[in-house]
Amino acid sequence: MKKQLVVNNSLICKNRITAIKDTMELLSGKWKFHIIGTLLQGDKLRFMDLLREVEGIGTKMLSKELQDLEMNHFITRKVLDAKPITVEYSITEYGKTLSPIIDEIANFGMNYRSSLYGKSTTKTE
Amino acid sequence: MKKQLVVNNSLICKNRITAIKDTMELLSGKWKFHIIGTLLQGDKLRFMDLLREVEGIGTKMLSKELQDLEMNHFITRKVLDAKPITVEYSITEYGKTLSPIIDEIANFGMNYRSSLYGKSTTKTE
DNA sequence: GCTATCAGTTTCCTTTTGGAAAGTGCTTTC
DNA sequence: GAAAGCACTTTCCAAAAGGAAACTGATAGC
Repeated sequence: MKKQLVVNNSLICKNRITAIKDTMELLSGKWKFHIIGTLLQGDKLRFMDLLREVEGIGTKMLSKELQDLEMNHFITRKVLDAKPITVEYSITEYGKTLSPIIDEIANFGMNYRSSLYGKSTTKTE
Repeated sequence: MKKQLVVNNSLICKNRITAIKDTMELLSGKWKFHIIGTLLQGDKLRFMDLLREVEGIGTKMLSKELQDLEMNHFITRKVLDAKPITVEYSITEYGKTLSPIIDEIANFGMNYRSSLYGKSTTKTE
């Protein structure tokens, strides 16, 4: 009477699980989705813009996360030859392939909110 | 000459960013997507099944993460009155609303893999 | 009685994450 | 020449995340 579960032995499943693991390794941490979400909306943002937009983040984290995202080719960093030094960050074409994920995460979060606060879809706070 | 960026001041944007933050707070950590992905495929899994399927996780983490996911109503825990104690974990209907996110994460991860290894979509290893 | 299995919990430890604050280097403005 | 702004980096520190191994407690099989 040995009940043997053969749950995830098919290749498709293993692939899926591995794929999830891979993606999450690239996008782990408290801020990455947050930053990418902001950059997907804001086209070109400067360091100080991001510091203001990504609520709660500090310079160290922002700098570190931006480097990380640049290394993985999700964003680009462009130094402008301007009066006070100016750096523009923007999403790459490749980075834009993350938008389906971000969209679904945002969708879920919005439904979550409205289910908490009694279905009302009011936008007035 | 004060250039004032009005990037993310619209309410829709703020909502999106908040939604992303909310979702990620529920699903942060190294293992949650992994576990949910596995449970979405495997219907009913026991503790030891999950320990085997979620490669690399230990008992402490698995136990902690399962409690966490149960608290947020993504999964259910059912103790069966069996010979050696048996506990069944499964995704709730609510938990299934995460599958669009998981699907997109898995999609991205699979494209990522195939772009790394020269476009071949072979499934043989 | 001894061992094995399931489902954890507990302890101890290391690593990672994250934040606050100060400092750097350059330039513009007063 | 002093102060301010941008884009960081560095230092120092606290908290959280995560892992290995041992332990608990129940029952079933030998």
